[in-house]
Amino acid sequence: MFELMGLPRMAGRIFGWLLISQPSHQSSGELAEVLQASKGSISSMTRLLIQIGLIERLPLPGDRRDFFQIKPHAWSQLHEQQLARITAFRKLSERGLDLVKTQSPQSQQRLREMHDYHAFWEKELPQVNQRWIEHQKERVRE
Amino acid sequence: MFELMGLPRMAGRIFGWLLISQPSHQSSGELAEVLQASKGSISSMTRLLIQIGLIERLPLPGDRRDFFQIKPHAWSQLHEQQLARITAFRKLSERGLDLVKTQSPQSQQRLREMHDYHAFWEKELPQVNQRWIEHQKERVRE
DNA sequence: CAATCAGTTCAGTGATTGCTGAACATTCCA
DNA sequence: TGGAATGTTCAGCAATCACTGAACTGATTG
Repeated sequence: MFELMGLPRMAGRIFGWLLISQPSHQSSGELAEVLQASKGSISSMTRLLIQIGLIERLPLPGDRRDFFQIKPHAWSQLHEQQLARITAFRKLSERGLDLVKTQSPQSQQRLREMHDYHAFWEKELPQVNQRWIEHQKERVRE
Repeated sequence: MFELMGLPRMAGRIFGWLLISQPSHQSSGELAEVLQASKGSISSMTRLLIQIGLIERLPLPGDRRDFFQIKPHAWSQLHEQQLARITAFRKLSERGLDLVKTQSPQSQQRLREMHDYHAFWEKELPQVNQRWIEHQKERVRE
């Protein structure tokens, strides 16, 4: 599934293990062993996962090793990325509209729709995220 | 930007041209020439874009050539795909939860959050899409 | 200080991908 | 029926990518 999202398989394997491992934090060494992967792979993939916002590094006092664990609210994080992409599309369509602004409104229509759609989502996405946060608060109270 | 979405660059180039070309429908030959690409490329990439739902084939009576044009509401289409991915994640987390159901609730928590988040979006996404459709209707009336 | 351990970097590999160009298939018209 | 025009399929190439393993860095401990 991570590959479908355009991420390396190894990133998915690490994330998958961290979803179910006990304890929830695991060292590079443990990851390398259980996943049968090289230290190099673990190093670069954990870096990637941290950058995306799905996991976090967890230094334990008195232990020289780095531990990794799934970041709470990792999933909201993922959709932040998506917001960035939507914004990029909105801006791209604006650049396009600017270039064809002298042409007939009819020929602008395709870009117009692209623009409006992304502008719409740019507004909606944070609201849905907000709703998720509240939805989650309720769950905790139960 | 298409490459960022995990699609081949050529698909993006075709889509980009169809966003601004006049007329809005273009034949394979025209696409191949303006984009300086091989007929084979055009053939496979238009097939891909049709499959994704971003463009459509437009047979003109009396013309042996196939024409392609951007599908109206192409963008909603894209987010249908995303809904499928969300559903897949929701199901995957359910499979996971089933496997660890005998363990402590605490150790299930990571999967639980993954599940709830995707179940939430699975419900929200169609609603937002509905709102987009209505939002668009208003625009037309103006 | 040396020795050890954890982690990073990077050259090298095998596999995959995107694209071309040529061969092939199909449709239409003379 | 031939032949021209249009589109598809596929072998092959170049570029890219994911991953390994080894060399390296840097921190900690005896």
